[in-house]
Amino acid sequence: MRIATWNVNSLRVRLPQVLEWLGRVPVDVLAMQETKLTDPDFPRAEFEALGYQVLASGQKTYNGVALLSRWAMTQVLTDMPGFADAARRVLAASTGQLRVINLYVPNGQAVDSDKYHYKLRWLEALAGWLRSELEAGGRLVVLGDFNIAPEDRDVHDPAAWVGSVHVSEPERAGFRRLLGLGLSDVFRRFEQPPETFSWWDYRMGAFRRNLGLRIDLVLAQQELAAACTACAIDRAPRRAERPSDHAPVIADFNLPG
DNA sequence: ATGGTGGGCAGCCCA
Repeated sequence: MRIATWNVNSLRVRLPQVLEWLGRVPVDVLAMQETKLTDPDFPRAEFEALGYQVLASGQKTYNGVALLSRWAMTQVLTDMPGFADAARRVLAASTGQLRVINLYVPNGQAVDSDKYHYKLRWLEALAGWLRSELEAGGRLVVLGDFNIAPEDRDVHDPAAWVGSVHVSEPERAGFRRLLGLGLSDVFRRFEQPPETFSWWDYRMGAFRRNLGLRIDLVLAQQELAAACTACAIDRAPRRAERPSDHAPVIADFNLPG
């Protein structure tokens, strides 16, 4: 089975590209972030026509997450238990043989800003929630836009970025805590070309110069991670006219019937 | 050089 994550940065603008991409890359499950649509405005019928079940948790202007799946989705959560947040950043569902958690982690804006401290609190709440999800057992995959580059090799110019938001030590510690719960960053289970990123700033020709970060991630519970057969970032959509600033990340799993 | 570009909704907020 194939699962993917893609920060589409406005599904209203990107819908034709997402539909075209699903035609070329027929994933079983797609987690999207930054849909920027309320649920009544979500283009449900367009995805249903491709054979997907649809879940959306959105809001006007900002944030918004959605899940597409070939299979029914149950046990749906749209918030982290015990963490009240008006921002629509979380969507969890059980589908196929998986428990899927789609995340749009706060950006953090700048180190020591209010938004940065909100990001750190958010990550702390996430660790508590994921601990309980892992204790429940089952094949857990946690994927989305983490807005954290886990290691220096996930950064085009680590020296220029040192201490900045997305790479600061408190953010990375928050991320490592998730791995410590028993999750694996499946991209790193495979040999990858160096300088493989998932996000490039719109400015300064960053994509053309490959000045990017790897911040879109697929984490899997250990047993599920062992069944991962491939993980790759598809840069093709980033080359399109009016692209998202993020590329999709695709992971394949070999699951028993 | 503290800029630049893009999305959304109305002169800024956010990424």
